[in-house]
Amino acid sequence: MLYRPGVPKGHGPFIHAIDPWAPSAGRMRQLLSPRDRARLARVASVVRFKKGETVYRQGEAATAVFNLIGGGVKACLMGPDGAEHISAFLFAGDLFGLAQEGRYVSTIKALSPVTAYRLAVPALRARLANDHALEFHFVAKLLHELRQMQRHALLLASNRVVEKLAMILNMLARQQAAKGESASRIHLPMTRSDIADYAGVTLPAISRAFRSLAVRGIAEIRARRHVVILDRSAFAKLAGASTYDR
Amino acid sequence: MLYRPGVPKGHGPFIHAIDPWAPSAGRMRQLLSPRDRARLARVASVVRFKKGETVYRQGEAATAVFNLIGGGVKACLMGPDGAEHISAFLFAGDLFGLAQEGRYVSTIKALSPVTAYRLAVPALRARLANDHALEFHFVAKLLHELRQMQRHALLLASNRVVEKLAMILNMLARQQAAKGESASRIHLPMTRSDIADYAGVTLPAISRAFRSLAVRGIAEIRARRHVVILDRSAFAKLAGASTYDR
DNA sequence: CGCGAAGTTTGATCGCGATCAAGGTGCAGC
DNA sequence: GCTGCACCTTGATCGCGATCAAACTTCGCG
Repeated sequence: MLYRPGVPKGHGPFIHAIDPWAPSAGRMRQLLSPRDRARLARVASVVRFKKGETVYRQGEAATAVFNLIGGGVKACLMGPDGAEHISAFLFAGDLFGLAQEGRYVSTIKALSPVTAYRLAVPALRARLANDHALEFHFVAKLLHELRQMQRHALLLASNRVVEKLAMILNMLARQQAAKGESASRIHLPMTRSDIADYAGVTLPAISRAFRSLAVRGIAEIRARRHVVILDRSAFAKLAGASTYDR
Repeated sequence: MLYRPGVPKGHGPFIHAIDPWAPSAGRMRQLLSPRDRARLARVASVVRFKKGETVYRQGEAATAVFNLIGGGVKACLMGPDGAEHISAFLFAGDLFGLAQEGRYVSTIKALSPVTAYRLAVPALRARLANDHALEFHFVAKLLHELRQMQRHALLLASNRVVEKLAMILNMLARQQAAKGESASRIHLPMTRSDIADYAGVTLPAISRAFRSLAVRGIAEIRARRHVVILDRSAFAKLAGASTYDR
């Protein structure tokens, strides 16, 4: 993407099954390799945001794409009624800045102090035009995002709040395990209110779900933002095992 | 996508704001122009499926991408518990066949008799390598799909069943209006059970929601698969106006 | 055309989570 | 370290939608 202008705009349909990795094998932690990052860095500047700050707002002119270096952000979608719903949590290594007709599609707010590369769109566009491999990574990111959203949809569709919470915790656990941290000690970078919003339920419901996990001996709430999984099998059963795998 | 092999596989992050249309303007009905379709047709064969047939199953080796010519299909995602949830409805012009590590990510089933182009992956890959504009269209589709899923997430997050139903009807109305049909007469290509599944609620709940729309004079159920909107403003208020716009 | 199966409506009951509200807890900033 | 506010927990009540169950309608098919 970020192709040259003049092409028709999207309207109706869906794409549902194309796999750029098809013949390759193995895994990776970070979609953008250090080398790709270095290439990008040439057209990037480093920006910082304080906890709670807004990086950009839905509807604003999209002038840049961001690559998160440190910290976490939430992506908020404005509902029809004006209420905001959280559509994703993003962490180090994640890209954001998706736009539609020149305007950002979501609002991005910092969950913690944030450091990121800021890639101005014109420069990035030029860079990608000459670098097919880098361009590929952006497409791969898009595909990854799509799968994340499918999982989020599955999460929203499940009806028990404890299950939703377990899925979210599992997502965080995997995300943190991928960064080399313990698989059973989970740090929550967001508030209960954020979790509730992401799960599509109310704050008190999430609070009770935490309590339920604790009472049942499945997890221990060490601190507000620090959870330890005690009964991994019971936890996996709630979280639905494969849902947040890979 | 469908790039050459050898690139690393995706794992963690997200992309959230890149806009390929940025400097262009105007709208289009069909993302793939007749000319693009003609180009694709060279590497395509036409396939047909009967109502209820499965085009492919989640987890199967992804050997082809499909471009729907006529009829409708549903995309089903297998939940962790084994239950299937419908993640999308696809109609004429839509592409499907998204894969992950060589396997389809969802199951596709025909809602009605279906006609589609079948594009074998190796041929398509070769075609795209030589045709940047066509490749662009595939990326644009991906982005469109992403937005659709964001809307679906918003739909799933809303708590009133009538609202969810109104959003779905509105989606269908727009999709059909785009094909030149009346904006207030809506044809439902899927069963109540499918609608319920897509909305993340049970079948009886959807049935009651239909009744509620009828009783309130907002819509008339002419037949099981034929709804007419009577009170457009009340309907728009329920559907959340802008949610399924554009 | 009639039969069976699939799809849909309707009813009754129950429980989960929304909602409203009040009381804790802990962190940030002074 | 104190103070204040943001964040979180807990409680009580209520209603929506889940669930179970039965009747009914439509459609496909012989």
